[in-house]
Amino acid sequence: MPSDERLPRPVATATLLIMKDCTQCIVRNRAICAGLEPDELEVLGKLGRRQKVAKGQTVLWEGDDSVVVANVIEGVLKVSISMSDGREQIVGIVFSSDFIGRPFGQQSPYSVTALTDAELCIFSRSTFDSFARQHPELEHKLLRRTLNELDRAHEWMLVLGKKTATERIATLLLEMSVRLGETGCNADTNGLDAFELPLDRQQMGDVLGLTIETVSRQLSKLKADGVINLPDRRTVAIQDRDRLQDIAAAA
Amino acid sequence: MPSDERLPRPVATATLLIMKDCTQCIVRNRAICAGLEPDELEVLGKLGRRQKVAKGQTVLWEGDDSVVVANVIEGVLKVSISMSDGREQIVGIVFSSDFIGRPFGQQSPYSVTALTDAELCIFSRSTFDSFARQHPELEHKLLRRTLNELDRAHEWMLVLGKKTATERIATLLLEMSVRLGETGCNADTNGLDAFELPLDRQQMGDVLGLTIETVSRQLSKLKADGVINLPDRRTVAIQDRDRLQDIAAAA
DNA sequence: AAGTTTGGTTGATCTGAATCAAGGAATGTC
DNA sequence: GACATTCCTTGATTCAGATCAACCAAACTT
Repeated sequence: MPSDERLPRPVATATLLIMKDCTQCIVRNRAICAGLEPDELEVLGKLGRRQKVAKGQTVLWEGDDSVVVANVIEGVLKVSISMSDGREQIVGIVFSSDFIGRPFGQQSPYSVTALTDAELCIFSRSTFDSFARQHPELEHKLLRRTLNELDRAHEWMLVLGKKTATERIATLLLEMSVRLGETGCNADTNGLDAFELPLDRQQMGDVLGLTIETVSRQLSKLKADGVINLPDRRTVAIQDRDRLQDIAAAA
Repeated sequence: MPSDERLPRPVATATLLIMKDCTQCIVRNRAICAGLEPDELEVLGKLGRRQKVAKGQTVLWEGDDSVVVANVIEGVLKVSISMSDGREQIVGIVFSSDFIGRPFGQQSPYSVTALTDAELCIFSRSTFDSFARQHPELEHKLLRRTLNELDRAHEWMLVLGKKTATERIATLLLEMSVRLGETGCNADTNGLDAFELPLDRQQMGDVLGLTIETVSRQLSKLKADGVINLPDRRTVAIQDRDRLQDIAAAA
C-alpha cells in the first residue's frame, strides 16, 4: 500500500525549502495570511516551507504531538478521527486556502490525509503559535475561520444525528458543489453543476456515517430519479438543483 | 407551554442592569474574561448585564439576527439546530463559565435554550465584537475556546457517525460526569461518580441521535449489567468507570 | 384521596440501513 | 491480449434501532 505513508518531520532550517516570496502565492488572498502587512508576510514566509504531498499520504496523525500546521495551497485533504477498532469518521474536507492543524494544542486531535496530490505551506506549530500571538490580525482571521468551521461541524452533526441516507447524500453533493465552486477565483453563486468528486465511495460513507453499499444505492436512486447524472465513477452532474435541495432539507 | 418563551431584547442602556463589579463574578477566572486587566474588566463590565433565565426559556434563536453573546454564570443550556420538519439535533451542552452566541456573524446558526434555571452575563454582539477586536488577549482566549469546542464537535461527529447505541450512551455519561465535575472549583480528576443529569430522556436522544425508547433501554441495560445505577429519573451513579470507558471506546 | 399530567419503562413489530455475497467495469501489469 | 487488481453496483438477507402501543410511577390538581 503506497498510501498512509508517514511524512518526514519538517526541517525548519532547511534553507532551500523556505518560501522566497509569499506575494506570489496563489491562495494568499483567501488564506489566513490575507491582510498581513508586506513586512509581516515576509517574516511569515521565512517561517514556512512549501511541501508537495502525494495522494494517500498522511500529513498529520491523530494523537501525535502537534508539530505542524499548514495552509493548503492546492489539492483536497480529509480530516479524520478513528476508534481503536478501526472505525473511522471523516470530520472535515479541506480545500485550497484552508488551514490545517491544531494551533495552541499539544496533540493533534485528528489525522489529515491527502485525497488528491496536494501542495501545502507548512509551519512548525510552536513557531506559528508565537507568530500568531504577536499578530492579532492573524489570530483574528484564525478565529473567524475556526468559528466558521465550528458552524459547519454543527451542521454536520445534524446530518449525522438526524438525516436519512438519501438526505445525507443530497447534502454532501450540494456541499461539494459549493465548496469546489469556491476554490476558483469566482466567488461563485450557488455552486458548480458538474464536478469531480475528490472522494471515493468508501470515503463518502466515512463522511456520512453510511456504508459503501448504501452510498452507491442512494446515488443510483438519485440518478434514476433524474436528480443527478453520473457520467463516470467520480463525476457528478446536478440535473435538478432545487429538487436536490428539497431532498437535503426534507422540504 | 411556559417554555420556549422569547426573551426581551437586551437594552444596553438600562443602567440598573449593568454589572457593578466583575471582580465579584464567580466564573471570572474560568470565563473568557480571565486574564483581562482590572481596567479592561471594568469597561467590559459596563458593556454587559446580568440576566436570569428560567428553565425552558430560549435565549437565542437559530436564524435570527445574532444580537447577543453571553457568558454562562450559572446553569446548563443546550445548543441546538433543527430541520424544517421539526427534527432537532443538540450540538452542544454549555455549562457555567462557557461562552454562548456567535461573535462576528450576522445570524445565529443555532438556538440556545436553558435546561435548568440559569444566569447569564449578556453583551450586545456588535459591542462585544468591537471590544474583542481591541483586546487581542480576549480574542486569543476566545480562539482557544473555539478550537476546543471544535475538537469536541469533531469527537461528537465520530459518536454520531460511527458508534452504536450503547457506546453512545456510555460516551455521554462519561462526558457529563467530566463536564459537571469541572463546574466546581475543583479542576477534578476524571469526573464525578454520581451526578444529576440536566437532560431528560428526549434530550439525551437529541444529543445522541437516538430515540427516547432506545435511550431508556440502553440505560436499563447498563444498570442491569451493574455498570451504573439509577437511583431516580435524573441521577446517575457510575459503578464501574473502567467498564463504562471500555464500552464507550469499544475497547 | 381520586384524577390528571408528565416523563419514563418495557414489549411487540417493523424497517432502513448494514451485512453478506456475487458480479461487473475500468485500469494497470506482464 | 490475458489476468489481476481496484472500485463500484446490485441482489438477498439480517439486524439494530425506530415505531407503535401499553403501562407505570412520580408530581401536580382539586
